[in-house]
Amino acid sequence: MLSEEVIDKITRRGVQEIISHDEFVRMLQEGKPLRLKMGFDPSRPDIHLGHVVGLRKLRQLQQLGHQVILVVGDWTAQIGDPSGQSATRPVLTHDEVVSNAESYLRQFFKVVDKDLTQVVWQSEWFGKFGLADVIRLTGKFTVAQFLQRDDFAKRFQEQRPIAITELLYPLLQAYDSVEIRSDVEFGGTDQRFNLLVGRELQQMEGQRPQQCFLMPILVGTDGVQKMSKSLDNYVGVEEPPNDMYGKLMSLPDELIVPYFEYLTDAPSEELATFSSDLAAGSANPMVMKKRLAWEITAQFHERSAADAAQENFERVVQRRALPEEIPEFAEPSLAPSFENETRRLSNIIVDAGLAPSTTEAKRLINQGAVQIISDPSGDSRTVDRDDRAAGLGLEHRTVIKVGRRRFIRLVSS
RNA sequence: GGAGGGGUGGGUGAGUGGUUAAAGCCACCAGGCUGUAAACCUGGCGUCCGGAAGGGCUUCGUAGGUUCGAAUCCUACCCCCUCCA
Repeated sequence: MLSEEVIDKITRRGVQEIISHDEFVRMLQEGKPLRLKMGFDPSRPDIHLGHVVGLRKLRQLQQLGHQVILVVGDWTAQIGDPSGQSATRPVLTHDEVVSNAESYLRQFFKVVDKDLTQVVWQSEWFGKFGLADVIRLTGKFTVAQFLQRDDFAKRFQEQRPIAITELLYPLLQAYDSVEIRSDVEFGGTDQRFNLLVGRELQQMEGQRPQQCFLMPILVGTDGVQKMSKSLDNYVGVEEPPNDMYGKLMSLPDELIVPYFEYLTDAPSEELATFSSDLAAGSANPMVMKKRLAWEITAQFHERSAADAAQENFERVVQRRALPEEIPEFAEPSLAPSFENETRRLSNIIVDAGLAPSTTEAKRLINQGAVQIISDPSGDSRTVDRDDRAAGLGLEHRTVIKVGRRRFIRLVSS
């Protein structure tokens, strides 16, 4: 018998809705290992913190002995998006699916326990699906049922196109649940309809209907829109520690508590304290955010790497000092044999990857964003003109700093 | 099948022969303030040459054409949308 506390943690925190909550709790109390279904669209192989909210849920349930079944949507991915409305759903070749799946799994298992996960491919069953099977499957549902789904209803009303194949997606996804005998399916709130179809289909097939676990949408680092790669407001699970830590430090204050809630194991009582302290102004949000950034970074990297990221942040961002490690760039004009007179600082900045074009590099120089730091002395000065290397006194081991945190160390060969 | 409307820079959206590398807004970048938060202030935001002043080149769905000069006019083509059937 699980304690109230455990149940509560699993069913409340980082959860939008469970259909149905009570049934789910009963299942948990039965003590038998549950089959937890998670689908994966191989056209989107990158996992960011927005996905991690749900993955952590899977992990928590694994710790209670339950089994994750990851369904690779290779079949649906190869159909693509028939409505053509979403550029995010291109038709994939088999090779692309395989390589995306590989990269997805690598990231997936950063959070989810590999030993308690079974990976299955849709093609295992849809590969031998025939027209008769399709008709049998579609015959179980009516258009009216599908019009319950918000976006279908809306488009129907507005007389915008709804492709027949679009109606098939929920059916295929539902059939997955039957095939793997899912007990609980996980998905974002936008998956609600699809998960419910799975429930119905299972019932028709004489199975115990799955519970639907709907995850909340995580707001991205911009504090406004949902986290997504295309909006560039995301933190990817494979990002280097410094980037991860840095991005988290740029979060708006309002997200500190939600991120603690969804993405860390900080106890609920502590969350309450955080909220009240922030509201009362008795805690420094920056200090709190540092802890958040550290804890999340430490989940995906070694603790020592999180420590290092924090030190790097304090050194580079807060004290505006040089980082410990500065990438080197072999600058040809520093070599004795160099003859091309026209090479200027802006060219170096571009070639070293600190700016995308020389025009941009010049802009940065003109705006006082570029500094050169002599090596042994550490003396720094702001560059005010796009001069040649010699004119600026650039030499072996000189550091060029662009903006707040882009650095390169010049070397002569 | 018929009628009409439209495709402009990352997004939105002005511009209907020269003063338009193309308004405004958003996003973004740099600087200031600061806690790499918010808010606010300043500058910038195609690209290449030039220390700069300045000067090239390329850009408004695609390809041609008219003109001293076109995002703006003409022709063809591609794509999107609305209404009728």
